[in-house]
Amino acid sequence: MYSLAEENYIKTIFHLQQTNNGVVSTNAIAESMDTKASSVTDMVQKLSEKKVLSYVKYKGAQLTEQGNKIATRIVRKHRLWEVFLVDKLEFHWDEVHEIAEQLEHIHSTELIKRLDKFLGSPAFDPHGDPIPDEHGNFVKTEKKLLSQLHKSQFGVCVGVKESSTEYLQYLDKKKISIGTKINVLGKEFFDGSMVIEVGTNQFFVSKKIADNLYVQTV
Amino acid sequence: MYSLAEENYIKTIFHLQQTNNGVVSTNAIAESMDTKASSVTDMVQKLSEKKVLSYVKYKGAQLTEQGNKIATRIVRKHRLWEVFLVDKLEFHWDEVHEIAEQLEHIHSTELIKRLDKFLGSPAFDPHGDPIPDEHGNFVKTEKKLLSQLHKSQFGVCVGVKESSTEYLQYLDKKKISIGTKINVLGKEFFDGSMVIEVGTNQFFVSKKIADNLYVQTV
DNA sequence: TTTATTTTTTAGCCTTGGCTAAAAAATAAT
DNA sequence: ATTATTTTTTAGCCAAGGCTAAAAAATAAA
Repeated sequence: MYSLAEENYIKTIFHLQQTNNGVVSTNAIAESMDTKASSVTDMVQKLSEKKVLSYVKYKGAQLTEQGNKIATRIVRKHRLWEVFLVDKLEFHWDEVHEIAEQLEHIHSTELIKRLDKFLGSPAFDPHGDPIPDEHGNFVKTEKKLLSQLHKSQFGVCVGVKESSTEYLQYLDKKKISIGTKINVLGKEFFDGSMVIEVGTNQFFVSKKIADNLYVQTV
Repeated sequence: MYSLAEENYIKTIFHLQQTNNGVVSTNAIAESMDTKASSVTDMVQKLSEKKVLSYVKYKGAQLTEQGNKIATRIVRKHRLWEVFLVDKLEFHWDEVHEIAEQLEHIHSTELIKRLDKFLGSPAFDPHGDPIPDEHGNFVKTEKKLLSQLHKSQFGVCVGVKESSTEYLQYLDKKKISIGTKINVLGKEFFDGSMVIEVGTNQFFVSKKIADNLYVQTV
């Protein structure tokens, strides 16, 4: 069993590995966790002894197989709880992170098994991030512009590129906000315009509109 | 904000006060928490400085108004989560304590407000214990024998007095187990026999049967 | 290739919460 | 009213995690 502090380090290193792919520096960890590099060194050495990660002095840390397993379990819990909070308790997508940050440390495999079933085994959390399955497998997602999607692909809105009032009002009118799933039903090669589906609504968007919306895709 | 350790002390002292009513000894706390009396003395002195409880050396501790408020909030969370685990995740009543013990420390008033609503603002947890409302008020319950109830009272099964195989098999057949709600529809003065309702089932029980079943009542 | 600069580690200290052993109070027994 | 026993507290120590300041590597610059 790992302590709260250990779990948080493992989780942070896991996430930093996704982008910085490979080895993670103590400084990067310290910045991400809002702590001091010296504290990180201590913990990383401890986790190295526990075989959760491999660590070379002055080089950086990298999760082992075991470390990755622990990390994905925590991520799975975090994202399942986020689904619960949004789908069942009707929280808004942007209010759930802090609470899920606490819930992710509840220890009980049976609980997660049942929670998953109760939620209908969702594949994505409310932010469009994939939920690892019980074996730790999950699809890789990428952040793209809506305009980069092809016909019959889908993405989950994660942000805007340019945020003029007019554009945000347009999105509001079309009921597009962070977490909204968008299906691309068709795409016109000539001008890059698209027909998309939002909820049960289907409508046309110009390339200019699709060029300013970031979506998370599988 | 109180630490995990502090919350556990407050909760334990609260529960010990219910029975030992009034002042609680450091030894009693130590035994209940499976720790040493010397550790309890330290913590109790710390909580006394924080005005969570009043403490007189060699005498014992007693929660203040503030301490009681903190305690009932934790109890409320614990019992709401138990309802969630049993009603929604289909855990059995006796599997939920350990998990609820963790969940009760999640900090978010909004979460509890919404969880309560989601569960339909239950008044009792799966063990028949009352759930404090958002102001900390809750009905006092008492453990009685089923035979002590009167007509149109109800109780929640919390245990048996004598546990012969025959008796347990009888209860099993009648679908009575810990957590089962029992309504007393009628009571015969002559022999103490009763007509009770279990789920949608109504049937007759002799005094001998009613004399061996413990129920929690309001 | 030295010298600067940045990054990382080490050393030493702090707080929380726990433990043991010894001292002190309270309670029980003679 | 003493003595014995139990309960409670104090004193001193330990591990986990964190921090600061100084030392040591690594990297960049001259």
